[in-house]
Amino acid sequence: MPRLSRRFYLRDPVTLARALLGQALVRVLDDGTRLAGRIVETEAYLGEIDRAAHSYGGRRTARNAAMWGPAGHAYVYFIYGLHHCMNVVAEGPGKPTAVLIRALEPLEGLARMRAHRAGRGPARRLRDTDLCSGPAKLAQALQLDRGLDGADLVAGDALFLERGARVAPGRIVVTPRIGVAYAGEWADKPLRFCIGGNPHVS
DNA sequence: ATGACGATTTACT
DNA sequence: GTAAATCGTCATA
Repeated sequence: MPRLSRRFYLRDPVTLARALLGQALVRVLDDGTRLAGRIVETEAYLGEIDRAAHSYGGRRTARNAAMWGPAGHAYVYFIYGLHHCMNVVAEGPGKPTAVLIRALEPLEGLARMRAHRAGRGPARRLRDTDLCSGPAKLAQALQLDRGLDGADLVAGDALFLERGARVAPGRIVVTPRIGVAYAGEWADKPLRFCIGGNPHVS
């Protein structure tokens, strides 16, 4: 499958969040193992005006530097002392908007994903729907961490996106974002996008 | 130097 | 449904 080009990412975050549904996120490990999943859930973060965004109010720090950079790069951050989450940077540079990837339908390398996810807890076998059904789960399954923060999804070899089957607009379910109750009126805005009925959504 | 806080997940009552 | 886990980051001093 062809890789998505820079042009694909050069759009506003809402349009990009919708367009990312159905595309394949691919992670190539250091040993060459290929892991892949179909994007089934995303959230748009609108930058300086968006109280839920890390770049709210023009906040620009070492952590969120990638958000301020060019479109088509990854923004990977560490949260709650134990989890990582991955975003795709939109627009930019200078417009700190991004799309959080919240869930994948696993496509390739499920055994390896399962091994990564089984790190803690009992050795019971996880169901396919438990592998990537959440932003920190998919980061763990694909071994995404701060080492991949800022990675170029267009030119890099370890992390990129490939063209998938188009998702009809009518199949997209829109809801408020998860986990941003602190964001006042921004907590209620319809900025979360899912493929309706997909069992791999968080 | 210190303190409060997460764009979450998991286990347990 | 509630709470613990767990620490980098950032604002305040």
